[in-house]
Amino acid sequence: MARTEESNQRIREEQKRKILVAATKVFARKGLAGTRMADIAAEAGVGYGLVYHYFESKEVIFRAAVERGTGAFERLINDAQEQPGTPWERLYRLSVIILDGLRRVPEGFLVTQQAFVSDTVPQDIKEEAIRQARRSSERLQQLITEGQALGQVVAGNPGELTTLYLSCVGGIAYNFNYFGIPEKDYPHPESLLRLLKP
Amino acid sequence: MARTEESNQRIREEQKRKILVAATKVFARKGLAGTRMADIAAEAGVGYGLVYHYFESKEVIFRAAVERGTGAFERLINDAQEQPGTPWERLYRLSVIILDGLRRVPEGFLVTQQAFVSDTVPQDIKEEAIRQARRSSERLQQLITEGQALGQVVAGNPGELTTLYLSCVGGIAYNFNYFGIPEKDYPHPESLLRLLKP
Amino acid sequence: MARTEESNQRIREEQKRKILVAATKVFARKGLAGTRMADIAAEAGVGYGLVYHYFESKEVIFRAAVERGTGAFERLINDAQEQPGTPWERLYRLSVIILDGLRRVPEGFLVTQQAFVSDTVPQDIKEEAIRQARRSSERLQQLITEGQALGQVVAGNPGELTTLYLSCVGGIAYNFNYFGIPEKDYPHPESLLRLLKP
Amino acid sequence: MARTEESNQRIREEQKRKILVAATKVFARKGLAGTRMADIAAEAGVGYGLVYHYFESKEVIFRAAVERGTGAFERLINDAQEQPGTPWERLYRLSVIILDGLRRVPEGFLVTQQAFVSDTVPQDIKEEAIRQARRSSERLQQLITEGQALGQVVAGNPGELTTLYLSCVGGIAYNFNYFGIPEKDYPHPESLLRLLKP
DNA sequence: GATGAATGAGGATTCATTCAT
DNA sequence: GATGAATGAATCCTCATTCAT
Repeated sequence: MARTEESNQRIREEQKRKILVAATKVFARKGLAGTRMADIAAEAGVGYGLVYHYFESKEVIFRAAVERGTGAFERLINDAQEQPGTPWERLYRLSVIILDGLRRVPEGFLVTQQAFVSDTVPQDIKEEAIRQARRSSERLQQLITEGQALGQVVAGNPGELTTLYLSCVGGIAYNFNYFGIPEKDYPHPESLLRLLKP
Repeated sequence: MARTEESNQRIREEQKRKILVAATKVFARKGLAGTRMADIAAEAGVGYGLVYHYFESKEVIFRAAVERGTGAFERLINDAQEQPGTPWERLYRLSVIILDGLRRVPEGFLVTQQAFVSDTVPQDIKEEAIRQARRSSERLQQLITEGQALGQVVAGNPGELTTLYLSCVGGIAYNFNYFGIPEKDYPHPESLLRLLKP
Repeated sequence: MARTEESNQRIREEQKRKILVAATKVFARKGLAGTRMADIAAEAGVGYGLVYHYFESKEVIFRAAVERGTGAFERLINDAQEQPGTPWERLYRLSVIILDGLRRVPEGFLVTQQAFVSDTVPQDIKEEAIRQARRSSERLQQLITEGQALGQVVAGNPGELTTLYLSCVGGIAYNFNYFGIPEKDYPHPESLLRLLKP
Repeated sequence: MARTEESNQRIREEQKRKILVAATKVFARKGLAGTRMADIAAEAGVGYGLVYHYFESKEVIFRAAVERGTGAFERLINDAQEQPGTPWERLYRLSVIILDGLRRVPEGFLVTQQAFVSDTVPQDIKEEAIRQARRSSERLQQLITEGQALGQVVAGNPGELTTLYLSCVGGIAYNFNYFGIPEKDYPHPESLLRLLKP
């Protein structure tokens, strides 16, 4: 019995995850308003009734997907922050990881964009996403400020630099997913970091 | 017998424009799927029936809005291309104009983003928008290549540089519209152009 | 002034008639529910606002069109009734006139059909049309009864014969208007009257 | 794991049929333009959303209803054609069956009429209905021609006779459904066949 | 008289969500 | 757990009708 319980538990979690991943993909492509529950179910390969076993509503899935997306990004920046090495070294490694991550599994990032892009998204989801984004932004700004202190990062308003860096990163994810820009033109960390080089 | 021949014509054009402008604003904030015809009508200050007097369907207005948006951006880049001055001077002026334009009237640009962001958007609208984007991209790349030939622009894959520049510009528009980033952190042309500086 | 008044009067009547004729045509083809005021205006070659100068509503035009249609048919049968000659002679002449009339100007008859065919039509219009139809039917039945008394018409339930005759006539109008049955197969009075021949 | 495989299949077919039958009834009374989806749903005793579960649009249901209607009529005539017996015997039996069928379940026939009566009906539905009507007409004409060859049917243009017979049949259905003609006046096969008697 | 811009009620259609199996 | 039939709120869109010119 215990084992059945446990395996049930495992199935539950697996299914929930499967649906969330599927939902993330679909939301990334169609946005909240443009996604139908049936789309998610189809992408997950289950009947659409099942989705309601695991999530109360479309909104709830969206919220979960966005949180997963922003959370992952936030963790990335936090990690960089805590790594050993000079600020520039950490910025470099961060850039490598972000550029690579956005290329390989962009869905998480893109869902977050969808959360911002449309006023259809419930205010609280938006706010939570913005809060997380701000936290990331502040961490990055710290890193940049530290770099400036050591002369490793170009002087100037660190808020502007942070904005510029994050805009660029976001824009890259965006452009590579929505246009068919060729792989060979995918930016290198060095190119991106030119924004910050003294 | 009292028609109003010419005045009718004028009314038609004025109203059509008014509705299109209103629609552009709403689409920019909510996307195609998230926008209700009633939103557009309310924004334009007319009954929603009138919207159908001037546009056959929501899709048709969206198409028109996107075309206006991409068209304006394309014209901007073409203009820069044809200006007198060294490539760098032209890149500089372009950057000033774009950054300023995106700050003051971002709607046109944002609608275009909406066209890319969601698969809800009919394929042909998307394709036309992509075509226009590519044309802009190519023009910019020419400018960059010219700059490289004169040593005014950093060496390296011009495709990558173009992508980087446009990503950054797009990301800026995005970030400033969807986050409440303070004015003081709005990037200056010089900061943006650091991406291209030798 | 008097002359202007008068000519105005004439114009009014002419226009009203023009619109009614146009409406009859359109109603005959599309029915009440399927006809748009704009269709009528277009058929009449006027702006759709003008239709409201002459008729209060779509329903009112329809009512007028139906009344004209049924009235014409009723008059036909009444006339036949009052003609000189034996019942059979009158039936013959009636058949000639009806068959010819339905072929040449079927609209009046068809609008009436439309009035019956759809429950969308306001009850009172329907009832008035039915009343007129019944009056025609009774007149015809009298003629048939008279004919039977003289042995000119086949014996049997005169109600059935009347029904049969009118069904056939209606069916003919219907078939010739909605199918493209060739002219050469258009029934002759003799063929129709076989229903009544002793 | 508990699906309901087969029972689902059964439900689907049953419901689809139920809705189609209901739709046929309503269309027969109100025509395509005059029928609201809500009417059909109410007649079928289901929520109107369900109608869309089974049919894509109002037009699609109408098409299905018309096809069923014309199909039934066509089958009737084909059957008569293939029966044993002299042409006249077959014409007689056909008349009995048709007159009886039209009285008992007129809806199928009436929907078809609706398809012809209004230009609101999509061209292709109309054309298919006309094609089927022509096929029926040709079969009947064969029967009549055979009858003429044996002297069982009155001489004369068989096309005209066919038209006359079918007009009459159609007219009867029409009159008995749209007027309140008393049962006692419903035509007998013998009366109808007088059109064809030598 | 005549026109067509403007409005909004009504009806078609979509799709989130519930629920029986 | 899983499925998909069933429901109806929300939205798109049509078109009768009003009204300024």
